[in-house]
Amino acid sequence: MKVNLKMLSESLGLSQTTVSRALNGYSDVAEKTRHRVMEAARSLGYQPDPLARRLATGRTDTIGLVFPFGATEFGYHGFGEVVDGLTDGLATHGIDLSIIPIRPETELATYRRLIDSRRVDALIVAWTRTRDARIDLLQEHKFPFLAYGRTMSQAPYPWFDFDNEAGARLAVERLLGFGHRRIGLIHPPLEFNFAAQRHAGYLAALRDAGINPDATLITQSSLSRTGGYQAMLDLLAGNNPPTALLIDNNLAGIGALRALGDKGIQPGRDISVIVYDGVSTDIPLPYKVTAVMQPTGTKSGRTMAQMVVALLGGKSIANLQHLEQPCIEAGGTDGPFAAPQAPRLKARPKAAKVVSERD
Amino acid sequence: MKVNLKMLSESLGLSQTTVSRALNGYSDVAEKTRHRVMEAARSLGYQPDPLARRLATGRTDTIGLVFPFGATEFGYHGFGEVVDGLTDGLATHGIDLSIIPIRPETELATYRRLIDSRRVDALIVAWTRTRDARIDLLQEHKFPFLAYGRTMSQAPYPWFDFDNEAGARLAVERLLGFGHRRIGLIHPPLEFNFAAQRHAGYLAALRDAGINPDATLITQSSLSRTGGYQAMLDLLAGNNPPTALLIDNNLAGIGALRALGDKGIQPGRDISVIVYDGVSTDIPLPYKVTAVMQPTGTKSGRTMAQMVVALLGGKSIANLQHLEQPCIEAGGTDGPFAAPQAPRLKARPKAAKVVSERD
DNA sequence: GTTTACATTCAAAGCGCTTTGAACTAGCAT
DNA sequence: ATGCTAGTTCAAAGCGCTTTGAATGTAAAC
Repeated sequence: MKVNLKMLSESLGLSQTTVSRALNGYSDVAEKTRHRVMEAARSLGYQPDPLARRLATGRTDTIGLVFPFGATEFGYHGFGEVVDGLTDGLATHGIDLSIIPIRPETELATYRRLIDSRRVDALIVAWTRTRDARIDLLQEHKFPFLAYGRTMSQAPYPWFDFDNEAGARLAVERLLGFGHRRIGLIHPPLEFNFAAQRHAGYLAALRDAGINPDATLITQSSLSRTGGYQAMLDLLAGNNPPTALLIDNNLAGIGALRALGDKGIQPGRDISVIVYDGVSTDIPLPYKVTAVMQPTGTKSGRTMAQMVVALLGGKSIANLQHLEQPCIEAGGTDGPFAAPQAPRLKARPKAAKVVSERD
Repeated sequence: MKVNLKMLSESLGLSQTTVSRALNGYSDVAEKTRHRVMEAARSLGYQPDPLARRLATGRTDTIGLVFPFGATEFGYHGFGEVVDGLTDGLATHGIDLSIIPIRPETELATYRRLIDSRRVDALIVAWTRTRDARIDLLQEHKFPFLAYGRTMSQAPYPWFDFDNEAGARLAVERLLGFGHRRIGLIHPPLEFNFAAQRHAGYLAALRDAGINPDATLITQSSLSRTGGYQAMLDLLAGNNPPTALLIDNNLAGIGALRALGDKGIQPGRDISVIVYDGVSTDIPLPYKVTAVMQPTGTKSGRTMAQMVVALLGGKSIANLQHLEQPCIEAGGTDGPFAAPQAPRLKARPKAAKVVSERD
């Protein structure tokens, strides 16, 4: 028989009030009493019923994360690690993380249901899009949430994000520094805000160097190995392929490198490649890939956990916007390009037209 | 202001009881009344508070699934699809699926917490192990659960599983039928019950054919591309490598095929390969892989959803054990082996020792 | 006209916890 | 003595729903 508060308090000869307050660390109960209560609770194996507590407090001590289980290739972006860090960070505050699987079609409906079902105290919105209906919805209903990534929306809200624009810049500037002029880009769909940011960084870096972006060097790929593979083939098929390349997603990167391998093109020798987030999680390659690196998922998850707790604690939005900086981790796949007109690639450098646009 | 049952009933001039019963489909409320109630509920936007309902009924209408987010490579086994099917199937019964992320170290503790926190009505235990402490724990506490996969445990419990032994047999018998005698196996750690089952099926099929299993042809791999890659290299490095191969996991299969590619060995020509679950989700290969196939994840998930509902409805365990049959989907990677003593592989067939053990 | 049965409706008692506002004590100053 | 304070404890009122058992009204049966 499960022991409840009533039984516990009766066995102690105390009121439910006192026992409850003792257990919850209120200061207005005598230290001696608290000890007795704690002791009794332990020996009777008392576990407060979370359902009852929730009804009484209105809090669920649960944070929700809506996740398209079937659709996404989850390995993407070390998202598992982020979840790990989140779980861990929240656990230290007695908060659970609950992942609510959805199919993409029902996404918004699920958010709506969550908002007025009081199932979770707050939500985490991952993979933000440039225009994100989910965030609009949450803001409209004043439902607490933390975005993992920003959007183009003006209205301020709490977010955790990486400086993707800076990351892409870093990569492109590095390639420029090696003398490359024809720098290609494989990017995820631009509806994903991180992709748009990196895309913008890429363009900005080129423009700052006085290079006019060449649309034939820029191609889109889904967030998958397959996508990257195909995108790479497409780029190589152009009649004036890039001498260097930034790939804005690690899964696509794996595919792209695979495509290069299949074509007998070796990164670091025949072409320069930088992959955002690196590709360390796959079958080891015979070379180390130069990567734009960010704090690990676990660390990010922990930070986000802190932020969520602060959010529930009523911290102001202005203090709940966290930007992490990326850095370059040099491998061997970029570097100076031995033969600018590489035999395989037949790169025919155009006269660079200087453009002075800046943002 | 959120409208609750009291406000709704007052606005209708009815008692809370009647309104509640009307909404919940009890037959003892007049059809006319029910209509009025429904109408009012809709127009006032009434949403019953799940927390209150839970406290009153003791049900949470939520099923839990504990998932090692960080540790596993999730793509494995189409698990995303299973979750999708589950979600979908449960949703039609008004039940939510909640995924509780853990790190492997805290697995059992999490189960314990879930058991006495009444957060979920039942749990789904995935990736069962031959001896599974989680199942022991749940049985001990009489907590409702459905296992996705069986264990070696005697005590009966509800499970959904595939006939892995039959699947492995099917594959091996097919390879035998093509004349192969040196059939290798790459299998996941045998603590996973499905791996143990497939391993057993492999051995049984060989024995039935009078072939004494050769330990040098059997190697273990983690559930990952990397693992499969390395395992394949190991097998090839042996001084009497297999002429045919069964790979018991699709991720490992991808890695293994990649290793073959890197070595210039072509499946279906230089070696015969069958991969459990196929490898269709990766970068397309220049050949179609012969696979042991099972019902799709979505379908399995839906079936499991049905089972869970039945479980909560009190259906007996004996009726909650579901076995799915696999089948072979022929690609081009197995087939008769043109050159039994393939130049590359230097297979030197031993005299087969007839063993008559059967189970 | 009384009974019986049936169809509806409802008041009230939970579910197990938190929280408010009051009450009771003891100690100390007035 | 009286009043005040600080330190503890508690009774009772929710939280918003479900469910039991009784009450009501109505029609059919006697």
